[in-house]
Amino acid sequence: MLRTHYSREITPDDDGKKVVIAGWVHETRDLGGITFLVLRDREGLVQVTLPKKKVDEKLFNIVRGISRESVVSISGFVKREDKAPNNYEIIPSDVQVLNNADSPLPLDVTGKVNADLDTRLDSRFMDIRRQSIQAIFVIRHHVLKTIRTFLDNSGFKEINTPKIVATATEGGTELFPITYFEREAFLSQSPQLYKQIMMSAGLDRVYEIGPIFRAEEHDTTKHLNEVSSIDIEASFVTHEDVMSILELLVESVYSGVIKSCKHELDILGLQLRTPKVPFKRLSYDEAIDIGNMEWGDDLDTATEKAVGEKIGKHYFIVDWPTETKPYYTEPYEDRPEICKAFDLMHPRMELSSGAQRIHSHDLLLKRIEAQGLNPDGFEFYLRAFKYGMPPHAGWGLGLERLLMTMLDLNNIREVVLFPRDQHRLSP
RNA sequence: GCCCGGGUAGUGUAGCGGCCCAUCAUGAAGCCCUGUCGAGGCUUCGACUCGGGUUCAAAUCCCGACCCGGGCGCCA
Repeated sequence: MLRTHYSREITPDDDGKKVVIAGWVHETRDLGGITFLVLRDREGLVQVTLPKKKVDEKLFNIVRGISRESVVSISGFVKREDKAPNNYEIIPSDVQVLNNADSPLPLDVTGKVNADLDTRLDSRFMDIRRQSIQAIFVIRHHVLKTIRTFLDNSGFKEINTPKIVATATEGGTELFPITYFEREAFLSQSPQLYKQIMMSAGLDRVYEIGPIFRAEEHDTTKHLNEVSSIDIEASFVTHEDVMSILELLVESVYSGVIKSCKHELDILGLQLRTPKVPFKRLSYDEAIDIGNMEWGDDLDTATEKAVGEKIGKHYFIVDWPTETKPYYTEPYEDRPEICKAFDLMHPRMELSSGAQRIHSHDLLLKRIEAQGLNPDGFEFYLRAFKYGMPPHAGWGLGLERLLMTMLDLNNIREVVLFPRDQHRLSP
């Protein structure tokens, strides 16, 4: 057996117990007559102590010769020891070196020396060995788990839609073209059209968590060319209803992380507070007033920042000009120049946008044409509206932005294992 | 794509015309040390992104390329 216990499963009360631990050699401290080896596994650090007179000399020499970050499995006895970190240590009876690490290491795992993000991403496998980085991805896992539980409890079914598509789903953004046998195809920019088709299909409430691809040459700390989108679509509801689902979901993500990720939040030095619902609803008109902008334009960065600073917590921007939003967004009947769209904002940036969708085939067709798009490319989508499409609404939420704002990280790349941007395609 | 800033040992840095066969930390190799916990002490090793130019002299100034960071734009 290579492992019986993770580090955090051992306590001083296990004094005398035989255990097998396994992981990486975090560091060794050789004091001459006594040598300490700190082993690191996913859960934390364990001190292995080798007093020269009490352990086999062969073992003593093996341990002194192990390079940092080598992979080992160590059998030994737990010893209660006040002088040790966590008040226990392991006195080894056997040390197996399972894999030797080369030296020098591409970056420092112990946290003594900084590394640039670029250096870290080049050696991401080693970067993620650092506890503070690993904590981010453990939290990411809990966020996803919480979201799935929340949506499941709210009656949503998880679906998977194609990522290889024939046409631009929404227009607007640039797509990555790919070769599909003899034809041109694209990587999907959004599951939008497919999740709407599922409303016609009668699945009633669906969600998808998956990658979306945008071929924009943006070069910022909050954009990537491949990100994870959390998308929902629900029938027989209004945009107000899905806004409420969205704010409750954000609330539940925060409280879920606070509950399940105490250890990770400690490592990151964060004290999270669950945002209070309902979030403030700010109209588009109020937002552009704060930013001194012309009516009809999408909010620029400066306005987004100014409004964020003024409000200081999560909020919605509602009642957008119809022309700033995609063709499938439903205009207000009495004021068609504005529409039933909303953006969920964190003070730092946009997290989500959604809307009440058009469910009338004829109106949808008119809107597609009005935006200068060719309806032929949307045939497969429009068909679903001809034979019984219920009223529906939905949103898409950027997982990475939710995470980076929650964890107060300044670069979206921090929350993605292997980020894809204009310059980085590897690893 | 535009505007700034930057590229120095494996990693993070100091130096910004001669005082530099380049500073400090970390690391690696070796030695000393029985309670370390960013262990300590001593010795050694390891770098100026590339190409052109200016100058008696270039890590340092200029030009170009490549790469990185920040801001903006683009991105509903």
